[in-house]
Amino acid sequence: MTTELEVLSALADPTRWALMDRIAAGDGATATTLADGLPVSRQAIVKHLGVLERAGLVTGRRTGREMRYSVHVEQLDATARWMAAAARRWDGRLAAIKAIAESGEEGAH
Amino acid sequence: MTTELEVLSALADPTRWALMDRIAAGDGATATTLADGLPVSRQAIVKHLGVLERAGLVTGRRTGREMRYSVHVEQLDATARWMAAAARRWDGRLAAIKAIAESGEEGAH
DNA sequence: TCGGTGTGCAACTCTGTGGTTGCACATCGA
DNA sequence: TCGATGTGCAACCACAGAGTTGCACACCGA
Repeated sequence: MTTELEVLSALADPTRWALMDRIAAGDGATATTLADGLPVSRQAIVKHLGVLERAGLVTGRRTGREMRYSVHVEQLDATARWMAAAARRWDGRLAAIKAIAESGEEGAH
Repeated sequence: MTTELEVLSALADPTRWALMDRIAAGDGATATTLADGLPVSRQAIVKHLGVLERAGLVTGRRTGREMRYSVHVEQLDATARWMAAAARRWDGRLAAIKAIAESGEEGAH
């Protein structure tokens, strides 16, 4: 399984978000298609797609000589839920700490 | 406002997750406290805390000569919601594309 | 068959960043 | 007051990664 940190670091790049947005807009885009419209070379796009694919955010299947990509929404959603779970966990702990602190200073001021 | 990509790149590092986890566990940790228990120097911790603070994931307030940190859960939760929203948006678009494709190939095979 | 088009691989540059060490300064406590 | 302790700043190193160019190969169509 691809680790969550791999997904996060894959998402920490504006070019890759632009790529995923364009892929989601018209499914089946190729590296060459994506290259014109973005201010970087095709090879840069290919590298970005590789990162996204390793993170499980995008899958590419080839048809003839072309490599068509499509987004994998579940991976993005799963990572979002993972982060939200961490937030809830920490929030609970902080609430507990706060409660202890307040019970400890009862009538203190 | 701190941009979402800044938050994501801040989160794309295992050491920083360890830091946030420890800070959330016992609120009010300092850089020196956090340094022993992790296999990096205090200065590395300080840099990481700087990244986390710029991303709005952590806030530091000084008491005397110490700098105590606490996690800012809302930022993590907000970014998680932002990602989930993107996932829903793209999922909707993909569903629409699929619907068009299927209506177009009615009786095609 | 043969030219055009899309992929893929490799080498190279350059910047960002995680990590280090060293040192100066501020603050707390005995 | 003076040593001990915690911060902060700066210089430096090493590596990852975003970007480029060049070239070889595969495939489609006329």
